[in-house]
Amino acid sequence: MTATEGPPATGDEGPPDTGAAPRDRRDDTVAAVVRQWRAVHPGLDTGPMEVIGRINRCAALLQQAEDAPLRRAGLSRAEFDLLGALRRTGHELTPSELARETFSSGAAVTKRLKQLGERGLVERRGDTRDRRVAHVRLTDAGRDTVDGILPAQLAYETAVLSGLDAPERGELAALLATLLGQLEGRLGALRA
Amino acid sequence: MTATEGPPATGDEGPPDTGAAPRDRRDDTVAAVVRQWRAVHPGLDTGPMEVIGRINRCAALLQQAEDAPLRRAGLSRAEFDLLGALRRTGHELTPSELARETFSSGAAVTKRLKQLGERGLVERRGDTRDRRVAHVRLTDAGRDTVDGILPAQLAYETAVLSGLDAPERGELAALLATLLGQLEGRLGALRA
DNA sequence: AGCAGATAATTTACCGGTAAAACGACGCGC
DNA sequence: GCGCGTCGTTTTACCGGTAAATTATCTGCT
Repeated sequence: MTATEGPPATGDEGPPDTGAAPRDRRDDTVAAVVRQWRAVHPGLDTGPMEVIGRINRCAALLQQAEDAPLRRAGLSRAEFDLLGALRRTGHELTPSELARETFSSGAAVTKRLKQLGERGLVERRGDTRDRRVAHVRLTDAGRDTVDGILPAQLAYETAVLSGLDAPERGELAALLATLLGQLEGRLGALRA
Repeated sequence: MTATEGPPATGDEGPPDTGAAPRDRRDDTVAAVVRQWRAVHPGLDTGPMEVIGRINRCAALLQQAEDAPLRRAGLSRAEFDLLGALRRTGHELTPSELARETFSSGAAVTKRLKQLGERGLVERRGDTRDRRVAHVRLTDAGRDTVDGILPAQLAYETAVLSGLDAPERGELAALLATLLGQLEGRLGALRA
């Protein structure tokens, strides 16, 4: 993923001239970017950037972190998403359903299914009533793969969130839930 | 971006048999997914999923939303990131610096610079001392483009966050800042 | 029955990103 | 001052995603 408004500036290059504020400890890269914008455009309301920039940056870092355990198992995130959808729903899904579940296009699902099928992780059968639709299910190997990865994945996630204590995590989850509720409603409405 | 653990299940398909809980109002898609996982793997600690899944999903939706105003101006998010980095630092940057600022690979920066150069938004000059390095700066047109887009972008962001009141936004920003600080420290350490 | 339009899945063409190699240029040690 | 390791940038080959066109099938209408 790309980071909309998040850059690093590792901090130890130190060009002393530019309008770069000292960047004292305990502050993240997004804060530094926001400072830069404010210096250039003093009238700007940078409030939203502090939230959105951080969400994007966190997502980028988290995804990067989570890719490590997956690549060990020879899966991409997208492939794991697909297998995970099948695993957690517990039943067969059609390609279109998989596309909705994984928020991706039908074409992408088709490609991934082909690969996963060749690797023996999923199987497909045609619908008897409607010959347009296919039903996809996990093979035993596919199920075992997901179940094998999942604990490691969750352990990784726990470790990566360890910087927050339990109440903080809860608060964060709650705030994100309300935001997400709004976004899904709002954008879902736009889409419909 | 792909959504690691976030799927929708629009809710109104209603296969009554599956272990799909009723999904009462006021709850987001991530909550539904977490419920599915818990039903299949009752022993699982789904705490981290509630945070990470929502961050990923929010990021995906926010980025999708923010792309709209950019495409009006004929820019991709990555291109805008690049121009933005030049604009907010206020001075020339080398391709490697741009890569760091935008969290992307040097190769990607090279490609984007070529395109943006052809469109007259950036200019390059070679370093006089070290003929390996190039210095990239915004043209007047490039600066105007960024300054023209930015207000609309921020307005969009404000609108999109309007579901949260000011104190909530502040709290969210603060929590994300601590998390981000941890992540950047931790992963930066792993990288080094 | 038979056709018009919708729908599920796939195919095609292309675009942007990355990893790895290539290229040119620097600078240090001897 | 000559070579060797390194660095900044670009090039190459390829991979995965999407949008739009395509194929096959179903549904409803008359």
